[in-house]
Amino acid sequence: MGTESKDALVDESASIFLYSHAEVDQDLSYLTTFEDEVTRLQQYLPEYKMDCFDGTIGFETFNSLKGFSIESFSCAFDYDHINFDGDALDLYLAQEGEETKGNSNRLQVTNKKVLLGDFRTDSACKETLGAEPADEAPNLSCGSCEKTSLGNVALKSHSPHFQERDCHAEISNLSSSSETVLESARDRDSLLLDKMTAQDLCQVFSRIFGCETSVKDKQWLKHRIAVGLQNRGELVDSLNLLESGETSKADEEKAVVLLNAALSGSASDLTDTLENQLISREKHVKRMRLASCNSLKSVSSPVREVGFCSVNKSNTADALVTQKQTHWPTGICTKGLQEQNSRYHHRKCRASYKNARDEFLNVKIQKQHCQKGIGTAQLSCQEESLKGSCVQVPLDLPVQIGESTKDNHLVNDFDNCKDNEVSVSDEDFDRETSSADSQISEDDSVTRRKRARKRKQHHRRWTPSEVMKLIEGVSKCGVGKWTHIKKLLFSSSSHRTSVNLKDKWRNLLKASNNEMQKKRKVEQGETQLSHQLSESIWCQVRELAVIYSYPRESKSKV
DNA sequence: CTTAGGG
DNA sequence: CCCTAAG
Repeated sequence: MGTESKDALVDESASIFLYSHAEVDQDLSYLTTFEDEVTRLQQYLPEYKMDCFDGTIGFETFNSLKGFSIESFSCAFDYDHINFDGDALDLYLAQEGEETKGNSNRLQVTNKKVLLGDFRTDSACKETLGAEPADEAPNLSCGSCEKTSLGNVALKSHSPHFQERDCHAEISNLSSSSETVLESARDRDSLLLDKMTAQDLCQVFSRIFGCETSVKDKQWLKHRIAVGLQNRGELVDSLNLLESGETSKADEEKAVVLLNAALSGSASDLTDTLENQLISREKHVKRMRLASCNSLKSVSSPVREVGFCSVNKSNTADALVTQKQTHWPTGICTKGLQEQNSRYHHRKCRASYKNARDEFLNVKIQKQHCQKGIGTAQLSCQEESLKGSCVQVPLDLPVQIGESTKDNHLVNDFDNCKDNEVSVSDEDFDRETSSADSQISEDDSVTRRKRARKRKQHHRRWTPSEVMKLIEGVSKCGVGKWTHIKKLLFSSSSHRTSVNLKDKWRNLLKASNNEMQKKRKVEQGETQLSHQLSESIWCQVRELAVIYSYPRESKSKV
């Protein structure tokens, strides 16, 4: 794997960030904002529908064998499990004039960094990337600290070799991004920061991120800082004020001084300082910025966004949540965000908004929009849902797209919108009827509810990859630890509950037994009975069944 | 809430 | 997949 993969990596992902997994594990600061993540990743895989949902980001992938499926991940841990169809990738890269060298059968996504190559494990990754074994892969660790809370993240040193590339990568990311609102903001910041010397930038950098950097590259620093600042809406605005002012030397210096002074304080002081000292500008600019941020973020729900952060146990998550709260001062959104369990989170949000009747109506209206528009179903669904408040409902949308084998995205989206519409509206209706209109008999309510549920949860076929994940989960956590498995491997699939996992495992056991008997019976006959799952899977199931004898059923057979 | 187990 | 009982 050594040199060949390395070469491939260097060549193919020259404009892509590299990141060591060890760092990812320790430092959750990579949990950046969703729009960043999605936008960035989307660039590399434009042909994949990409979205974030339920606290995760997912890709809709197409595989000639599997059809459409959602590959998703919720944290660095899961990144390793993202598989992409090699052919599709090769094709894409070929279109981009890239040589894949046959190594792109696997795409690994880590911390906004897409690696092409055949990397499977952390160690393999490090090894492939040629990191010094004694070191924590210093030249792989690049940036991303800017999104974290102040102070507690150490920025590692960077090899000059990668700095340049990284810088270009980030900048190209910016320029080619489809989302222009934040990008233009960054550009403006860049202009300001451009006026600063490398030394200044270093200083500012260390102030912002609480760690020194050995990087002297102005571009790199500039961008890092700009992105870091961008995360603080207020500050960015302030910076914009600076930038928009006269560009005399004096002003530039003043800006630097102010910036430095400001950055030496706490985050809030920072904002205050800048706000107080900077030349004030029309406030509507700020509002417009916020408004446009809102519309931008409608691509990815803020709920998801923060949920993403909260998936992992981390201080930075809290920090990010706090940070987001300033942008999204919605109690509903932030209420359950500190929950690590995404399921809890989900439910809490649900419960919260259920209490607000207005929001229910809101949802209802949104969903009607979904139903009406075909081409724009998905879009309107997501956008509308964010106008009033952070309603959780749309989170399910992209998830449900996943396991379908239909070929048409729009149809999928539309169907899902409809599905949601039905379920939500019914729930809504239930509530209204049961609480407000007490005359309706309980029977009616019950039947209605039942009917709603029936329509809501149509059968979802388990994909082979899901089965494999389940097996992996069982082998890791053991039988009966369904919630653990759910959290670990199915956190992104909101439609697979722990109960579902349990049921599926039960079915797998049955199936494996059947498979075994069939095999014993006819050794020479139809060996290929439309195996959805390969023999190895059944072997694994049996092994695990032996290890963790499942209640009763497995005891009798195995 | 989570799990086991029956339907 | 749903439901329920038991912890």
